[in-house]
Amino acid sequence: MPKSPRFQPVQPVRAYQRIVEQVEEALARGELTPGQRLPSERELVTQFAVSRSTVREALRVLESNGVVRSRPGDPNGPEILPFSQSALRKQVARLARVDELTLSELIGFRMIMDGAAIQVASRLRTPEQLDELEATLVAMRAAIDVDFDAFSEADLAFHELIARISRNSLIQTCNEVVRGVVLGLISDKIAHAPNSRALMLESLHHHAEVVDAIRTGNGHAAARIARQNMFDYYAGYVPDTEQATLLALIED
Amino acid sequence: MPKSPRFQPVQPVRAYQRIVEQVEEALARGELTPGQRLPSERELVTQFAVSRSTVREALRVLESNGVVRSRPGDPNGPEILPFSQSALRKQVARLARVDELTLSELIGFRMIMDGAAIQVASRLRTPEQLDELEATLVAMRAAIDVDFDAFSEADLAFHELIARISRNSLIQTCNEVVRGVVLGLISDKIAHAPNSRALMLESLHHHAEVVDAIRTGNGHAAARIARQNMFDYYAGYVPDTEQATLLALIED
DNA sequence: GCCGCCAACTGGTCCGACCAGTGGACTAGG
DNA sequence: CCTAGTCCACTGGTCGGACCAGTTGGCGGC
Repeated sequence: MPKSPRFQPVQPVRAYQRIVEQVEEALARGELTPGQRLPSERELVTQFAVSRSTVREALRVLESNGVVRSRPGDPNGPEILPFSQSALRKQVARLARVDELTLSELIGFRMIMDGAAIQVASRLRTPEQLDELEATLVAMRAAIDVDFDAFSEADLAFHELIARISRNSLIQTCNEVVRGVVLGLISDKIAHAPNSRALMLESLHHHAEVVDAIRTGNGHAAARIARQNMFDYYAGYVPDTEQATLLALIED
Repeated sequence: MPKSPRFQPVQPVRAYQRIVEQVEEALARGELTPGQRLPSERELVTQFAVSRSTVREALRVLESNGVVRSRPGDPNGPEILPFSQSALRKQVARLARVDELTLSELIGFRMIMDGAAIQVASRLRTPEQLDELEATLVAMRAAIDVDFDAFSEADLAFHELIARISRNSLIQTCNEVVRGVVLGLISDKIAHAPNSRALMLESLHHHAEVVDAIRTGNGHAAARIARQNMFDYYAGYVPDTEQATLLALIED
């Protein structure tokens, strides 16, 4: 039976889109690498044989996607940027903002991702990396005496290290993105909580437990502790009705 | 100790960015909802008191972010779109294209996400949802006799159902996005594999095992089977050196 | 040799114009 | 009265030219 040809719905392709595609393809083929410069807008006008408005619309799209950055007056032209999470984060943030995403979903996601990363890390970690983990604990302890932002940063370093040990940068990226969105939603409440310092100390304690479990190679326990930790840390901000779903993630 | 004020690096804000922000804020406040229309470009020119070029650059950014869609000649103006994964997928795809992301990382991510979703689903599923899962298995079996695309679609329906049962749309979105990227990378190879049909049958068998484990409420086993299934399905396309990392995800 | 000025760019914004296409109103026909 | 066809006001897409503020690198004065 010959397959009937699947016709694609034809939609007019705008000129600026073609420019965007050409640039992205050049990037995909490696002809453009981060740090390189694009020709100036007026030069692109002649190369693409379109008007400057069209070139600029294409550049705006590339810019909003985090591909390039234009600076006024820069004689070198727009710069090709290395990949950044910012665009990805923006998309997830919008997902959360449209309320298609609840806080409990975000936290549940982090419980899963972080737990899995810790489980893998406890298997793959080298002795040196274990030392690094211990060092981040010390840094977290010191940061508590500064302020919440400092602690938050130290906590981020811990999770980044975990993700790096687990050798999966996608986990790392997703964790950071979701973490950023969650903090954007409730960091104010946490920072101004009356027992802010106590919360940080408790969080530190949990992190130390996780490192202990990683040291003994008990990935299962480490993951469980990590999930429990995250639940305790955020549960107060999650409606009771949704807490049950999160609790389902801890038991195993 | 008074906190020293943290000055933000001041950077010029472009006019079109202000427009984008205003629209996104209106969206966040619920003043704009999907399906509604924006005023026409020329009307926006007067409302924002900028030139049409500026308005258009803002619209291009919004359009590339999947927020609105402009159609030539439409007297109703640009349309506010419901959220779509396409923009999110584009970002992840770019992440993969820049080769910051290897196939094994993508697959490892899916093993984690899908395993976790199945584990939660086995705890939260209702009898009706179990019936639905059985139904998707039947659909998958039927799709095998059509072609790989049909099977792929049925498989997608299965994972969508799992994610829905697990009550976390972020898992669902991430799964679909990453799944789409992975398929974009190797679907050709799979579809044209000589033993394509055998692969599909084996995959179906694994899915049935997962459903069995879900029926008995053994979430742990279900997750393990699911991860093993995904590993078997994709391992052939992953370099040997990276397979070890993936295997670490299966054992527990 | 160093330092400060200047001119040739850059990108950001504005204006006015033309085109092909859309869709609603309006009209001719039933 | 309702339907079907026409038409036109208006849409977005693209173009070209213009001005401005800012950056940069080289040139000239010290």
